[in-house]
Amino acid sequence: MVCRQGFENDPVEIMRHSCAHIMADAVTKLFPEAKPTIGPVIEDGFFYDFDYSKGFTPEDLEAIEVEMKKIIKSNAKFESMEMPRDEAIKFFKDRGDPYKVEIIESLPDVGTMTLYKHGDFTDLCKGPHVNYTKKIKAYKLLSVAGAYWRGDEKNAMLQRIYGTAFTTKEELAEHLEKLEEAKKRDHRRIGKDLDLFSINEAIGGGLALWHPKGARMRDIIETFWKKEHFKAGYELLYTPHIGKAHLWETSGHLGFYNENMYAPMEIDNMEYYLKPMNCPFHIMVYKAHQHSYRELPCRWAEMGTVYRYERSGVLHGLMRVRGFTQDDAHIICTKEQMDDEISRVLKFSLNMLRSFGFESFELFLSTKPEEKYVGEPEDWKKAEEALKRALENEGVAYEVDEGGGAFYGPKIDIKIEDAIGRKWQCSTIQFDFNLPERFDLTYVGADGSKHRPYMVHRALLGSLERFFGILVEHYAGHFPMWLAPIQATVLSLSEEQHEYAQEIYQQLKEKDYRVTLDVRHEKIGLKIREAQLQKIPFMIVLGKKELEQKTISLRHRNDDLGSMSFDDMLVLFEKSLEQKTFSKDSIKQAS
RNA sequence: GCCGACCUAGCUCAGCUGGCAGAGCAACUGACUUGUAAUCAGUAGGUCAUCGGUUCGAUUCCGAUGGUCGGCUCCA
Repeated sequence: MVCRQGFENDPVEIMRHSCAHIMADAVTKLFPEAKPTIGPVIEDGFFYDFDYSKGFTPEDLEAIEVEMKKIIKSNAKFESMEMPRDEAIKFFKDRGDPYKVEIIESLPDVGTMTLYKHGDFTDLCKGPHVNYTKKIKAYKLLSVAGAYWRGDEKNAMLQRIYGTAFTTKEELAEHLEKLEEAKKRDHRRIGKDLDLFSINEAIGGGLALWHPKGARMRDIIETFWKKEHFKAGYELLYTPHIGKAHLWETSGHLGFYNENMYAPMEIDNMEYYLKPMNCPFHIMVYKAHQHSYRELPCRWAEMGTVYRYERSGVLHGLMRVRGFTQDDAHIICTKEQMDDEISRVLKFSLNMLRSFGFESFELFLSTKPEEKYVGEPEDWKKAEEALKRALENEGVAYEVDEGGGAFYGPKIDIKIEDAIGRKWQCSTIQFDFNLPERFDLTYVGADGSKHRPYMVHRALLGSLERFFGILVEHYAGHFPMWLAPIQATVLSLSEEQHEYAQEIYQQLKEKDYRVTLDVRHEKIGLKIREAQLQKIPFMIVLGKKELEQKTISLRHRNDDLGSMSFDDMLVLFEKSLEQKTFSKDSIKQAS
């Protein structure tokens, strides 16, 4: 078994790893043709890959679980043993385990190999393990999936069984509940329930339709985004969706991004491509005239809709689509301005994300690849230092991904953590040493000669579609008032209050609240239930009493706030609008 | 794209080994004038994803195609 590095000290991971061995034991007992390959520990569990052409069914998983139970009950001892390399190869060859042989052969020859044995099952593994199988108290097999041998699609497709294990039954139950919770929050489910968006196969996979309520939310997001960008010194651009082949040749996309681009269309004997990125267009705006150093920096932003060919199997709701809108921007600046610009953009990114209710982040700095890169190493170094300084000035923790940058420049990526602890990559701030060169971007410096500007490419929300999906899952559809497509609904008890309800509704409309009116001849319980299911933050209930006293009765999600004056309600609304974040607890309660 | 599972009414799902297609909710119609999560009754709604095969007969069995879902690879 190839082990994950660095888990040697974590008792839970050791236990999960042992559980993977027990599973492999059970599988090979029940399905002798299945050849074990590798089975590492992963976040929240483990998997083990088998070469087994028939594939495992859900019933097989149950049978494997039962067999595992027997093995655990037998309380076999985990024992390690050293074996000379040749002998180990022979051992696995004799057993008919070609994958283990391949693993050993791919490992550096240090003379001996470590094997672990429990009962009559022996596996290549450097350990460590729990001492007895009975130490495994709470486990569950979750799913089967195909996976390529060594993660390479040119290799054979193996059968991967995912499982999880915890120290106690309670922890396992909690984890399974969390998986259920994630299912409940699925933006595809909520998107349908709340009528926010759809993806229609008649149109095509990965091409989203924004329904009125989803579109309203998108408009709120875009409007806020634009306002913040103007405040931060950006200008807006609008650029076309297609461009000539020559443009994409110059940018290099036809060379290195071709497989993600849609086939060209021919117009007047000229090939045009649908844009997979906005950069060349922004560059052409720059090249529309000459620039003095006095005009820099240019900060140009665009909600740019791009189209990328994604393989059918990877499409996923709004999270992974074929047509999406990037909240893109390009900063073109002088060497001297670079430091300040990077600091500003990082600060701006974090604030933007905070505005949408995200409070914890993971930041990554990716540096120059060893071999494939463009530009001068010296420029790379300066850029990396600028990124690093910005991160340090911001006082945020970050990880360095040495050599993980794109070939055209180093970058900072920001991941956000959602209400149930999942991480999503949104913002990316990337230097580009490639395009300014390819398009020969220049500015005239104080010395009267031409200089090459720096270019930084950045997206904060990433893709609007994806970010919207993340918001849906983060809030589980219980959007804070400023984002909610419908903020309040006016509910009448009987026909007597229709006029009054109409009046309240109109007044709120005039104050720009997003409000609906429900004067159907239905019971109040039904109206409340429907508003509740639509996750409308406020319900304004009007009956005989309210009409007589000229008050309203307010319900906020699950809480009956009692009766109050219209003006008091407005104060409450104002306060609610300011609250752009939900504390984690209130989100959990809400869902 | 690859591996596997799935596709039945607008939605969620029943339909055992082949014999005229079902429920709940939603929709529509009518009655009920209603106080904080579902009032009652009735009506309508389906080429069982598509195409082909096996069969006296296919929603059911087999094959192909399309799509969805879970993964892999990739990624905003």
